[in-house]
Amino acid sequence: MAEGGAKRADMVTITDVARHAGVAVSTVSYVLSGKRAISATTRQRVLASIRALGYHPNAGARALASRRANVIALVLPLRSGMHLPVLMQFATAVVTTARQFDHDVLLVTADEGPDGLRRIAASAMVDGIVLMDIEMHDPRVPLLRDLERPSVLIGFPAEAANLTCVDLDFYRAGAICVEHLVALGHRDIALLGAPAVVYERDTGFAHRTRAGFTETAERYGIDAVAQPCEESFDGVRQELAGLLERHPNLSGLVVHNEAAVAHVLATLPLLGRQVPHDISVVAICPDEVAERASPALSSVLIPAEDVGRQAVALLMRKLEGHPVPAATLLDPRLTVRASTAAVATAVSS
Amino acid sequence: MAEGGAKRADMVTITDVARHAGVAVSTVSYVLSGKRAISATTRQRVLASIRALGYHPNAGARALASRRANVIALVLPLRSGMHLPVLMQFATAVVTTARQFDHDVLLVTADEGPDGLRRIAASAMVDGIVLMDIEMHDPRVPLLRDLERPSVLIGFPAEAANLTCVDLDFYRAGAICVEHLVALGHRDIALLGAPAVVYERDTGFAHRTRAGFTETAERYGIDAVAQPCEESFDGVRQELAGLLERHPNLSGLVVHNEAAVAHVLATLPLLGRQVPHDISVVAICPDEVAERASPALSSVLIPAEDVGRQAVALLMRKLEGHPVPAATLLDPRLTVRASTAAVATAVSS
DNA sequence: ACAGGTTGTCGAAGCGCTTCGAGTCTGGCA
DNA sequence: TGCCAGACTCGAAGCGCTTCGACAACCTGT
Repeated sequence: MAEGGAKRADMVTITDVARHAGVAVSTVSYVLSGKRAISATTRQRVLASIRALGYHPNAGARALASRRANVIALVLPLRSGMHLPVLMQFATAVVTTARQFDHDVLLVTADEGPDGLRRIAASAMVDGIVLMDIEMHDPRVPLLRDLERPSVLIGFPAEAANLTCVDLDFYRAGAICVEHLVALGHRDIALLGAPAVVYERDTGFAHRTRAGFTETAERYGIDAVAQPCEESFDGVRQELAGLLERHPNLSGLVVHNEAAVAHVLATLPLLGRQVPHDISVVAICPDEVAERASPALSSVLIPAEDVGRQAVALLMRKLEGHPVPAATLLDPRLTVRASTAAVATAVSS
Repeated sequence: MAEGGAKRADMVTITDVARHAGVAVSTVSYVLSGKRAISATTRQRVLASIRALGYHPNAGARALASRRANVIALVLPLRSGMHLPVLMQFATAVVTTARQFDHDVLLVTADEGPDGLRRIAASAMVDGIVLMDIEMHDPRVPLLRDLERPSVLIGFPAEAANLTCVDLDFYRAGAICVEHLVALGHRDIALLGAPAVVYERDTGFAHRTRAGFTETAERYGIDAVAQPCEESFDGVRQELAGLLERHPNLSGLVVHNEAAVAHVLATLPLLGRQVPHDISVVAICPDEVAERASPALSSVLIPAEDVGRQAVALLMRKLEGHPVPAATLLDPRLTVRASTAAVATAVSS
């Protein structure tokens, strides 16, 4: 300070660098962007000047001239009832990956609603958008279509045409559950799914899980029944009672219905089945639900970090104008907890 | 689209607005900024044009010309041992408050280290910085001093000269807990703190709580032991068992470890201690956690939202060149719930 | 030795906005 | 009636950067 310079403080501009290195401003720019060939000697001289002066390009000017802000928006809903730790895992993965692509991340909450999104996009503050925690009929989704910015959704809305979505591979999730149970010796298993209405409303993930479950069971040649399940306590009790009556030897249960999970665990003992001694239960649900359940549930979880990384990688490809797959499915991982065990070999094999 | 216009897509510029309203570009600018008087009729006409065209000022251009990006950085460390939900509360409060001041929030993680901060600041991408989870000897702190951007810390480093810091007054929080227990007649108490690794990192708040706890206990001349505590169920059980063995008369427990709180409550009965009959427990944690616990915990709450809001408010005042207090300590409040009671007067006294 | 490429560098024209100095037009007052 | 102080508005000069066309200075091959 007190340098007596013309401009404020220590703001070093590209002009300063050019003067210091004895080249034109445009040459410095090309050294930085690599968009034109620059001789090795000049490049070195420029780079030396940049280091010597501690130059950092002005983000605003760069954004203005290049029409690229090198910033992406991360839209977090932050509704109550969200599972925050998982959200943070996503967020961290997104930031880290974005930095690898030389982008920064603007944090946007849903408080502002769709207008917030529109503002961010229209002001050219961000080049693209990553949306998290997508609902089936998410109000933000229609907006995305007429926004001028590319976007990637983490999760699948009901109507996903023209969108890029990343999520867990529910087919594999269903399959993995079966494989786990089969490995434990279970030969008579069932899938307790979403309420019937969800299947009727062609909602991809429920169907895929069921397909993965059914087809895998078929491949192993074991008895497997899939059935929808209401979320009320009574609904669950009825389904389960009926199920056990029709399949007395049932020893493995896959539950793909977060709301019903607790009821299932509460109901089974009432029906004379201890978990995991008499019947193994594996769920497809968020970690939190699985951990909080009693006994802790073996479950298939969402690989948060992978999802975040994938989402950003896809967005970057879109930003460069490349085509990307509309749907990216990530491999589920099974975490074994206390609710599954080898089949009891009480009598015969 | 397909308008055959000269510029790309639908980018509406201030020039378009000016033309549409039949005024000069500068007039539009003044309508928007209010920095010069504009007649009501002109203002209305301009605003109408803005709405009609769907104009949003280009953030880059604005930042370049005004030297203000209207963006602040939120620096989250995202280390292990942090309690994520509370972090998110901070983050949400920061974003929401920032928006009220017409600023956006850039999410910065510590992965990049000090260089990341320097880059963000030097590129004029952000006007100011909010740092969270400050350590006693935080490597980012010295950097802040010679950065040209104002900043506010959430937490206190060991050396806080020339800095603006906001936090719960953890020393008082620790002290208040002791005072509460003492008032109930307890003479043999313990502090169950954060995991050891947190203390090793010299994280300010953990130290301050411990100091408040220890020194206050000393002042009252009572037996007090402070010890770190892991967050796993088994970790908690071990610590507690050891603690009770070494201090059989222990009747008061202060828990400053959100993640362990539930485990503590679950473990004590297993060790033959009923809460609050045999042992009183007071926690330093968010209200939510305290209320959800069983029995409901007497607790000192972390006013996460207030802290976040305060931090941004202070930063905004600094941005406007106003002086602000160097240290803002938010007074802890003790809420008495079901987990503390007067000491059992079984024998003497 | 010269047309026709490369290669490396420069100058200048913006990107969309803010801001400052310089008007123009009122109306109040002498 | 003439003058001056607001009240409004305009035009132009950048902010720091990217990018495009131009232009030297070298190569090739013939």
